[in-house]
Amino acid sequence: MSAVPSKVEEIVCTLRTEILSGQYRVGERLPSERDLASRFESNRGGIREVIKKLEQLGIIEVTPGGVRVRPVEEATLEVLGYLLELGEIQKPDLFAQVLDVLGAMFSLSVRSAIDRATDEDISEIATIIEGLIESITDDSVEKHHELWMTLTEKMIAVHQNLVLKLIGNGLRTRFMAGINSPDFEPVIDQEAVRQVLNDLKNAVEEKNSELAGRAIIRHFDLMKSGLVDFSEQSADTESQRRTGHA
Amino acid sequence: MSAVPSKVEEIVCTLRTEILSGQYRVGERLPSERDLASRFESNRGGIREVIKKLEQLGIIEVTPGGVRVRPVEEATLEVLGYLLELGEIQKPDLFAQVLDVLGAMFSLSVRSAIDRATDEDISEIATIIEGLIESITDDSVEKHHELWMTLTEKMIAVHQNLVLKLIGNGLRTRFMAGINSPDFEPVIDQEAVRQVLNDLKNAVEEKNSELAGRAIIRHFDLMKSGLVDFSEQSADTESQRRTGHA
DNA sequence: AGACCAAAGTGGTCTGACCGATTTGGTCTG
DNA sequence: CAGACCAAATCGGTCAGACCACTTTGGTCT
Repeated sequence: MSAVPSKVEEIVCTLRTEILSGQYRVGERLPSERDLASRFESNRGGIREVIKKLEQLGIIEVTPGGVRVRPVEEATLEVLGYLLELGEIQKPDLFAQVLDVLGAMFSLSVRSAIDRATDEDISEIATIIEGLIESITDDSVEKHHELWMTLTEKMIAVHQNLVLKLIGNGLRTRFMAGINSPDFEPVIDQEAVRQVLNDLKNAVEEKNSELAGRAIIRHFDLMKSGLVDFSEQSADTESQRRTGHA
Repeated sequence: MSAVPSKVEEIVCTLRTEILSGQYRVGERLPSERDLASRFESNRGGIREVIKKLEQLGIIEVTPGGVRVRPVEEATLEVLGYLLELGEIQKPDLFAQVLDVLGAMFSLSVRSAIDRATDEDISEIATIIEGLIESITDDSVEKHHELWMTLTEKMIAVHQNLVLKLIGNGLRTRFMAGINSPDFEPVIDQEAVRQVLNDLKNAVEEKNSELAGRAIIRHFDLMKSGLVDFSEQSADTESQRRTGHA
């Protein structure tokens, strides 16, 4: 991706945000190509390129007669990242839903990897998990996330499930970008996480895919419970902001 | 979607198939916009619209200097359906991978639904599962699939997990189209399927989400084992075709 | 209220132009 | 013969304008 977004990309971003934030109702027509060209001081050809990208995302439907907005539930997985980026106006509980799905995905991933792993693979995976445990001790969030990415890539290299990879493309990168933001600090019981990771490591070394899968689920459940606490905190903070208190 | 595909859509389909079937190597440049316009007897503006759609799919990267092919592993989930449609040239074991992921998704879906369902929801879900069991007795594949769609929609209506919905958009519709094709006849132990569905129904009625989740996994494992048998059969058939035998 | 119809407006497709960035191929040098 | 250099060719990005078939809109009539 080029460093400087093209004019078409900038317009894509603006319209996508407008659509996903609900500025247009489902079924409503977007302004015409000529109107959009005028608004963005662009040309009809460029606007048509923009519309093709939004159509491919699944959030609009193009027909002679006009371009209409489709329900976000019928879009592609790619819109998820953009929804998450909308921050405060995101759908209720979207993060929790992402965590549920991530947990199921990782659980399947670790089970598939263990079922196909060589002893060398097992050793490598266990080493990465040890690093995760250490990063809790070192209180290094950045390293923790880095190692989750490494673990993800290692497991995919072992089981080579393309479907998991493709779902991960639309899920993990945007989501990890979200949880890496400085505003996101869920309250998580670090000791419980350490215990779960230890259980995961043991299950991996014993080549027990069922136990490993369960440990992953427990891990994501912990993140979810921390998210609930975090949402309540941020809801409080938001309420304070509205009443003008620090 | 209009009944008659536009010229742009036809070109999108042709180039997407060429790219996904490996006609271009990763990193290789596509023919230029002007060359493609000439090949398809079209115009550069239309070709640029085509390229924007392929870019949004994640299978090409557009920069000044040329359009290059990206690895399919880095694409969006949407390409999965097109890969499945490629039939014989599909990636080895792709169907099995889809089934693994579908199983995990459905398992999470049924667990999430049970955890949030009212008694009325539970009753409706159980009724749908009873219909699934009956469709095995009636040997009605079409009704069976129809009811799976109904069950899917009902569970989504209950748990309202947007992420599952979006993944399902890119996974289920194309996949179901695939398994509805007359060429696809996996050998499945119908009695075992009936038993699993019965267990699922009981788990639903008892509001036991763990058991229900396991029943779903067992169901998809059965489909997977049937797929393996089917792949071996179709591999044999393919071998016979190549040697010129009926 | 419903039918009808002309006008206006929509997207689909096309031609041609210009510009900045990248690639290509030839030439020269060590 | 490899590497550097550079001009030409080619690439994608953006633009203006035209024409056509289809859809929407608004006025008129019954």
